[in-house]
Amino acid sequence: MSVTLKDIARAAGVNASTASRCLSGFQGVNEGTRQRVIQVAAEMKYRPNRVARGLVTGRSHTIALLISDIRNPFFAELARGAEDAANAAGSDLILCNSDFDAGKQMKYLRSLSEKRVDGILMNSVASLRREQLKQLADLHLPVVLLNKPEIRTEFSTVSSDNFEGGRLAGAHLAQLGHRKIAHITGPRHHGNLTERLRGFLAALKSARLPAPLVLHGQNSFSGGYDLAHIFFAKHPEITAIFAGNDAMAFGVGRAAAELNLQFPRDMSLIGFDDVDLAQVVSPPLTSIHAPKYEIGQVAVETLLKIVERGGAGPPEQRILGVKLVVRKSCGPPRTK
Amino acid sequence: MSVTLKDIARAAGVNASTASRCLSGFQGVNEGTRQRVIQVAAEMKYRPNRVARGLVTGRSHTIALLISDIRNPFFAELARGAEDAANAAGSDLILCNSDFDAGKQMKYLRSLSEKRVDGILMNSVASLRREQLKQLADLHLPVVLLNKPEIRTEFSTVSSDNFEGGRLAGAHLAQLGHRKIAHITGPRHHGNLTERLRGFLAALKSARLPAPLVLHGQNSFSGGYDLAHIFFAKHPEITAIFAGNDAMAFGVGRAAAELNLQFPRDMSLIGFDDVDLAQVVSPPLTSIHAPKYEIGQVAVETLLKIVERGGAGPPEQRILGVKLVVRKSCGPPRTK
DNA sequence: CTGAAAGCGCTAACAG
DNA sequence: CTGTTAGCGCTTTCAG
Repeated sequence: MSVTLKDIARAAGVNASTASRCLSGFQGVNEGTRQRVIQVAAEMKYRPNRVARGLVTGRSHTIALLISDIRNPFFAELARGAEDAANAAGSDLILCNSDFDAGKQMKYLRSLSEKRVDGILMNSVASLRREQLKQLADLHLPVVLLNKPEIRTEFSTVSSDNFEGGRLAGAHLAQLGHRKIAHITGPRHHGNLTERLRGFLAALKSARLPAPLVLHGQNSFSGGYDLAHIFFAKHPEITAIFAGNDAMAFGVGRAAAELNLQFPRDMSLIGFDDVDLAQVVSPPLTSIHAPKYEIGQVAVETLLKIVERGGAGPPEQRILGVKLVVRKSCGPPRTK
Repeated sequence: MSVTLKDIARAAGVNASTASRCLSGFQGVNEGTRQRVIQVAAEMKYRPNRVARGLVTGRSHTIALLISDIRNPFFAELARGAEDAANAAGSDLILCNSDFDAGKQMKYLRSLSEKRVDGILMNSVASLRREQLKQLADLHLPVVLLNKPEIRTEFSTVSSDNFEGGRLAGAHLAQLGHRKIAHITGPRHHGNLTERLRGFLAALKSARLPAPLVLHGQNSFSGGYDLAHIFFAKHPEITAIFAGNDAMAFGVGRAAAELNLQFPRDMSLIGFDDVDLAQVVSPPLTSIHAPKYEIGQVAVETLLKIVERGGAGPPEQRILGVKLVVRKSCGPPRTK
């Protein structure tokens, strides 16, 4: 088939192991033979077989990113950060979409572990039950979580400061003078979203405002759209909305447009994540900026560090800062 | 380390090769021993080492997707289709972002081939020079291109019907009564975009309209934004714009908003790709729907087929249909 | 139907 | 500094 190490060793008149030394590491090798071997390898278009190497070294230099859906711009951005960091460290990134389906997730996990990936980045642990969490631990794979699960785990995590983000959103709305506020968010027990809600509640409380109306649904465009429609009808008193993420906010925007409601004239809207599109829609969406790219980046760095030290060591919790990005979708409450 | 085939063979009282047969294929094996081996494997939490298997079978059951940037929603959607298809076929997908950088691309290609991926899906071949194309062929890796390069190649391709899409856009604008039309697009020699342009020109010609104003720039949001600004200033006579892709169209939209121009009152705008956001922006963008998900899906199916037959066989060209999606950004030309 | 043997392509002691 | 010897964990003839 293709040319192997042995072939080039023979051609260069050395033993396979010497050839290996010349091409891989920088061990004590005679500079002359080294040059020769390298040249021969180039001439013969030698392509080292990494899987053979992996078999003996036990490292595949491949990590996996297991997320719910890459089409979610949040994850696309995160994935890019992860891929860049992986690439910089000489690793490849396997992409897996779980759709939050625990079964699919476990299937991926098993398959990835059989492929001996060096480690796994995953977000969708939220849906895992205790027993599955145990199975995950049984895989003995370095894992970094991309969100803080509600259940306490022994995994390292990298996430944005969701609590602070929620707080910022609440404070902003409060400062603009809103009192009747709604928060639409995803399913309960979604780690990130619950934190956002908690921060939000804290902010309203410290501003001595009444508790907001909280609605749970799908944390997606259509989820936001649906929730908006039902509550526009039922709660006309509301003057401001904090959406659990930008996708939901866009859904609200769409529903509002259908009702001829305008932001910020008729209502204020603030999102979370600060996805690219937030600046493109009109009016540009005020949002809490989450460091998506950096989460991906830091997560693989953390993961690779764990891999280096053989999976040992205490889990590390990294929380990356968020900030409020004021655009055009929020204003003072409508007068009537 | 972890439990190996040999371990479970010993525990089940058979030879490793028999154990292998029981667990992998469906060779002629005694049903009794088979059950036993499988059970022992389960009890001992045996996780077959796929890289060892790969070393002997020569298949890694891993393919790579090499695109310019996963943050581009077009590719995110395509990637999802690819991942779903790969997963369904029992393969994993490695994600690589090249940023259209030919050097980065070749580096990935080399690295992927050393990892013995089964094949590669790539879009960014546009920027490859002849010599690099040859290097790519030298890798002897099954490749499926996600766009039709201008240079004739021996690779299989899967792409949307760009010519027809351009034609549909042109016909739509012509039918609405526009005569002074502009087309803003990406760099010359970008396979997909040139096809769109060609189809567009053909449509205008067959409607006996004058040739449009064609502007080249970056095929991105900011590219569209920049081009729009320069031509709003220089060509006030234009009443309709066909953007080479939705991202550029959004850029145009943003520039227009800054000038207080409204679609479709002051100008008509049509995009290409029909990205998710097209329905979210306001007004919702009329666009040519490209089957992004399907391209990814069909591409891996094609790739896997090539892999099956050992890389032999003639290249296959698949062109997937597009359609016009009329929304709210186009109307008749302004009267004055 | 199952065992023995050989080897995929590479690295890693261990001598020399 | 370099060759020899063993495997990594699995599949695959080839006998039996």
